[in-house]
Amino acid sequence: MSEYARTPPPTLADVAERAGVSRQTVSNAVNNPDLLRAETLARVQDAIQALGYRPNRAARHLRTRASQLIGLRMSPAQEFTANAAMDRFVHALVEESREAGYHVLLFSGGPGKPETTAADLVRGYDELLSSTAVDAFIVTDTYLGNPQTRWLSERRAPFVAFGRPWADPDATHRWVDVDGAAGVALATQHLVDRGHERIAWLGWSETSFIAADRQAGWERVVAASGRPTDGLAVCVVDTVDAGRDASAALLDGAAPTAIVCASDTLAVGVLHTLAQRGLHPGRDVAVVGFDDSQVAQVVPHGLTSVRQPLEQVALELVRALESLLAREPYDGSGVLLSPTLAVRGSSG
Amino acid sequence: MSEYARTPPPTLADVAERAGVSRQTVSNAVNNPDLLRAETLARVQDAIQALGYRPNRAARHLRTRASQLIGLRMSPAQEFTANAAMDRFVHALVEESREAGYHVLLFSGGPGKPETTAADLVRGYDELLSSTAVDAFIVTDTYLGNPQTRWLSERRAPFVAFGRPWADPDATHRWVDVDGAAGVALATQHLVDRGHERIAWLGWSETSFIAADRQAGWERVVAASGRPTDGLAVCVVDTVDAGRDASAALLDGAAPTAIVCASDTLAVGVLHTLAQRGLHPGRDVAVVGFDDSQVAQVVPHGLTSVRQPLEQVALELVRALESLLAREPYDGSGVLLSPTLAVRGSSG
DNA sequence: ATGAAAGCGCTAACAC
DNA sequence: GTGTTAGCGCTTTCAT
Repeated sequence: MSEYARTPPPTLADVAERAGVSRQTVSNAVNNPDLLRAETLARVQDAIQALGYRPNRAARHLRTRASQLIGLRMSPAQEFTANAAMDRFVHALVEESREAGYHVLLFSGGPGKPETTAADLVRGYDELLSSTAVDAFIVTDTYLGNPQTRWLSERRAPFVAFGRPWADPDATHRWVDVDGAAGVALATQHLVDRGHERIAWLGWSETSFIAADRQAGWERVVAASGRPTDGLAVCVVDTVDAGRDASAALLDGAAPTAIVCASDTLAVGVLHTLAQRGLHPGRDVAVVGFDDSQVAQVVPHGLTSVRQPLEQVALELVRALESLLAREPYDGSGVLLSPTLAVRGSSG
Repeated sequence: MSEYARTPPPTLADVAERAGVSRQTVSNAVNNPDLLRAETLARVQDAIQALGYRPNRAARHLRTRASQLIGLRMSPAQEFTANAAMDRFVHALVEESREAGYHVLLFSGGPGKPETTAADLVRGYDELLSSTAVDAFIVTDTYLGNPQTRWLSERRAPFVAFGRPWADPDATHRWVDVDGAAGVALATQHLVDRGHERIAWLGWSETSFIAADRQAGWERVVAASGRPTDGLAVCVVDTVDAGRDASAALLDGAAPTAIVCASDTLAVGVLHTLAQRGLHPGRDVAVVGFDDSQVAQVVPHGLTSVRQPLEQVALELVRALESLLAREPYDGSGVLLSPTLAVRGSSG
C-alpha cells in the first residue's frame, strides 16, 4: 500500500504567513470574524480557502476543553425486538448533532456479555468522562430505575436523558420523552371512532413504568367512552409467541373486536393468530401496534402502529444539551412529546 | 441545575506529585511500564488509582497525532428496506473497535436531503480528515462505483471498505466483503437438497454488481444440478409490492416450487402472494430471502434467509484498519467472507 | 531508571 | 483591529 496522508494539514501559522497576519488574527477570522476589518478578513479567508485549512480539533479541544463530541452508548443489539427504533433515533441524532456542530461518539457497555453488572454499565461512561473525550452524554435506556442516570448525576457529569426519570421524581437532570400513554390513547380513540365496542389491551407483564403508562392510555380512553374494560386487558412478555397465545385466549374469551398492543412484536403475534383462524386484520379484528417498526410497514395490508417522533426527540435532546453546556438555568421540567398514529390496513 | 464537573480531572502532574516522581515517569508508567523499577511502578499506579487518573485524550491526540477514532458515515435511513443489517453491523463494529482501543465517530453526509451530490457526499469525510478528527474511515456503501473510495484514495486518506471495489479492479485499498453469490448458492443448494426441481430467482433489476453477483450464485447451483433456469429468473425493483407482483406472475407462468430472492423485502412480497392464494410457504412453495432481517424472524413460521456474518466483517475491518495504520505491507487481496443460511419454516 | 526541556496547534488575556 | 505572550496535558528527545 502506498503512503497516505503525506502532507500534514496546514496550521494556523501557515495561513497566517500566507495572509501576512499573525496567528491570532487567523484564529479570530475563524471564531470571531466580526473583530476583523473586512479587508483583512477577506485576505485571511482567501488564504484559508487556498490552503484548505481546517482547525485541528485536538488542539482546539485541548485549549477550549470542548470536544464537540456527544457520547452515546449502544446497548447490545436485540435480535427479535424492534430496535429499528434505535436505528432511526441514531440517524436523527447524528443529523441534529451535526447541525449543532457536534459529532456522535459511539461506545459500548462493559465487555461483550449482553447484560452486565452496574459497574460494567458505568465503565464506558466513566472512561470517556475522565479522559474528557466527550462533552456530554445522551442516555437512552432509562426504562428501569437504571443506575446510569443516578451515577452520572452524582458525578456531576453532563448528560441528557431520552426517557423520564420514572423511578426518581427528585432527579434534576434534563430529559426528553415520548408520551406513551398519549400514543396508546390515540390508537384507542382511533378504534373507538371506527365504531369498535370491545377494545382489548395486550400489554407487558413486566412491572415497568412504561408498561403501566401505555396501559393507562388505553384505560383512559376506553373508560371515558363508556366501553368495558373487564377481562379485556392481558399482559404477557414481549415476544411474538406470547402475543399469539394471549390473543388467541382473548378472542376465545372476552371476544374483542379490536386489540391495542404495547409493541409491534405483540401485534405481530396477534396477526399470526388471526391468520391461523382465517380472520382478516382490520376487517374482522382490528390490531394496533406500537413503534412503527419495519415489520408494521411490510406486513400484508400493513399494521397500524404508534410512531414515536424520534426526529423531534433528537432535536429536543440536542437543544437540551446545548442549554446544559451553556450553563443556562433549567426549570426542571422535561420535554414530553406526543407520538403519532400510522394508520394502515390492520385497523380497517 | 446544579454545577456539574466541578473538579477538573487529575492530570499527569497531579499523579506525579502524589507519587513523588516526575511527570515523565508517570507517562512511562502508563505507556511503557517496563521502563520503571517495579517499586516505582507500583507507587505510581497506586497514585493513578487513588486519583482516578485517565490520560486526557485531546492532549494525547495532539501530541501523538492519533485520535483513536474511526469515522463511519451514516447513510440516510431507509424506512422500508431492511437496514436492520446496518444496525447489527454498527453494533459489531463498536464492539470490535473497543477491543482494539478505538471508538466509532458517527457523521452524516451532506445536508439533510436523502441523496446529494458527490461533493456533498464527500464533505463529511473531508471535514473530519482535514481537522484530523479521526484516524481512519470505514466506508460502507460501496455498491455502485461510488465516488467515496476513489476520492479517499486520491487524498491518500486512510480507510477500509466494507464492500469490494467492483467497478475498479485497480483499486489498492483494503476491503472486506461478504460473498453474496456463495450465500445465494447456499440457499439454492438447500432447496435442491430438499428436492425442489423448479427453483426460481427473484432478483434486482437495477444493474448493480451485487445484483449480478447474487443471481450468479443461483445460476451456478441450478445449472450444476441439471435443473432448468429458463423463464425462472425475474428481476424487479427492491420493494415488497414488486416482489408480490413478480412472484404472482412467476407462479402463473414458470410455476416454480421454490423461489430464491435477492432480499428479504422481495421475499416478503412472495409471502404476500402465497397468503393471497392460500398457499403455505415451505409446504406449497419454498421461499428464501437475503439479509436475515427482523421481518424474516417474525413472519409466521419464519422466513429462511441468508445471513451475513457482520460480526466477522467488523472484526476483519478493524484488523485491516490496524494493519493499515501500522503501515504494514498489504498484498492487495481483500477479505471475502461466507454468509450462512438461517433455515426457517418458509423452506420446509 | 528517572528527570528536564521542548513543542504538538490552538485560543484566552492582554498589550499596542 | 491586530500582535504578543502564555499555557491547555501530553509525549519525544536527550541528559543525568
